[in-house]
Amino acid sequence: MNVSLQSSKVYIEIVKQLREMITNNRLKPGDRIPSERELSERLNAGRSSVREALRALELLGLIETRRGEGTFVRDFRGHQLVQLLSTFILQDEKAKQDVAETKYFIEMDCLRLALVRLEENSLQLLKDKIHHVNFSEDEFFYRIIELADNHLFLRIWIILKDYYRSLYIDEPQFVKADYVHLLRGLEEKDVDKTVNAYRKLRNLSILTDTN
Amino acid sequence: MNVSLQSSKVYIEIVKQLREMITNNRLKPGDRIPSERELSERLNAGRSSVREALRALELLGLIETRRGEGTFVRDFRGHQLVQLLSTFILQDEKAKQDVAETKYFIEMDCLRLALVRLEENSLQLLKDKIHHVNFSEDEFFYRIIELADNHLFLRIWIILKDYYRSLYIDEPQFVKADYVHLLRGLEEKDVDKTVNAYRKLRNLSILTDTN
DNA sequence: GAGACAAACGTGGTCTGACCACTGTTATAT
DNA sequence: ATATAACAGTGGTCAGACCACGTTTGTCTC
Repeated sequence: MNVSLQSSKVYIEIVKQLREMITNNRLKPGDRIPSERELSERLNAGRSSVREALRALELLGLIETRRGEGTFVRDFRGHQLVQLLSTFILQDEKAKQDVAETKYFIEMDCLRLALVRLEENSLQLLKDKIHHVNFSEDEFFYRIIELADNHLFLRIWIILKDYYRSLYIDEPQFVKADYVHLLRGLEEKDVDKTVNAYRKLRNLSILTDTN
Repeated sequence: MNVSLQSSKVYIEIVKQLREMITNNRLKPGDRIPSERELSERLNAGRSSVREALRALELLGLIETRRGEGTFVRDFRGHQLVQLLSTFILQDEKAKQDVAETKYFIEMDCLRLALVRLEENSLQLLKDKIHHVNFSEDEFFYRIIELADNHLFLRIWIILKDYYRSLYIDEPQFVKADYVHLLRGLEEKDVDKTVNAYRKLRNLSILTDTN
């Protein structure tokens, strides 16, 4: 912390240290964080710097402070994500378009990722899905995004999906053949085939890749 | 501020005051905020409290501070998302990886979009950028994302960029040749060339597309 | 007068020490 | 055993002191 090479600000370093501390010690919401004075000593920093870091995290809602008691990790599983996004999404027509576009691209990204990280049995599961009577497009892609194994993409996608559904009420028709092609592409680990199948499936023309 | 009736914390009050100050004075991104010492006087608060507020806003990405110069309002489009993302960022190492990966993919998506929506003069602007002495990777890609003309991507990217910067302190080295290739790909509207140039630029191996 | 250099000033960055208010624990008196 | 008082620990806040850095100003030189 006190090291000279340190170009970054101290409070930023402390934020990082705290993050590590929370993960390494498996601290869960409700658990207590060392006191400001103790952190100050342990991290070789002034208490004011520690406080700057803590206040920032507090404003972010990551920790909670109770005078006389201490500082605690907060329960941040609150899924009020959609609400917040909604504040700026429902603007103009262009925004709706962006939602769809972004969703498509992320799905495509995840297909590419899934292509690399795919395993045998998971493919079978997808096959079962499309042959099932109660096929759900969202469930299908949810599984794809999961296979991509990128939590951030998953979160973003879920939000986008909800908006997408609220913006475009018309249920997309299920063309089984398109999905079959998609799965075949995945099975053969053929990027082009997979991506093209996806485009066909979504009726995408502008987002052409095959120049 | 110092009044007893004030149950809320001082730094929270300062945050509110600052928000009012920014809106009332119509402060725009790039505009300067009074110095810490002046705020301390004007708001009847200690400088440390003022700093706690400022640091918190800084971590949120709402303001920017430059030592020796001052504190400035920042472009805070979509800052609400920061809060959300941050909640889960602090979890595991995998999350960091996801941030990087997501950022890369979105940049690649926007390259694909820019490829379609590109115009003459904007390409020239990019060329100027990479030949400029003060080249900034972030600025370059910001422009790319803008060209993609998808506001949602832009918002997400800005947040990811900030986190990326805070997670990976090591500045990426600027290999001009890679950027030249990238621009050439854009110029020729060649998707594969562009994408491959980007991969080279980022040293991406896992995200292989060219099966 | 124009330009180069140096000093002064203003700014954020950090630390220390001092209080205060509040909470929980411990020791004490009843 | 219970109620009360003292204590220790914690966050909340402030004031003052440096430092590092950038800008401005002023002076000197040519």
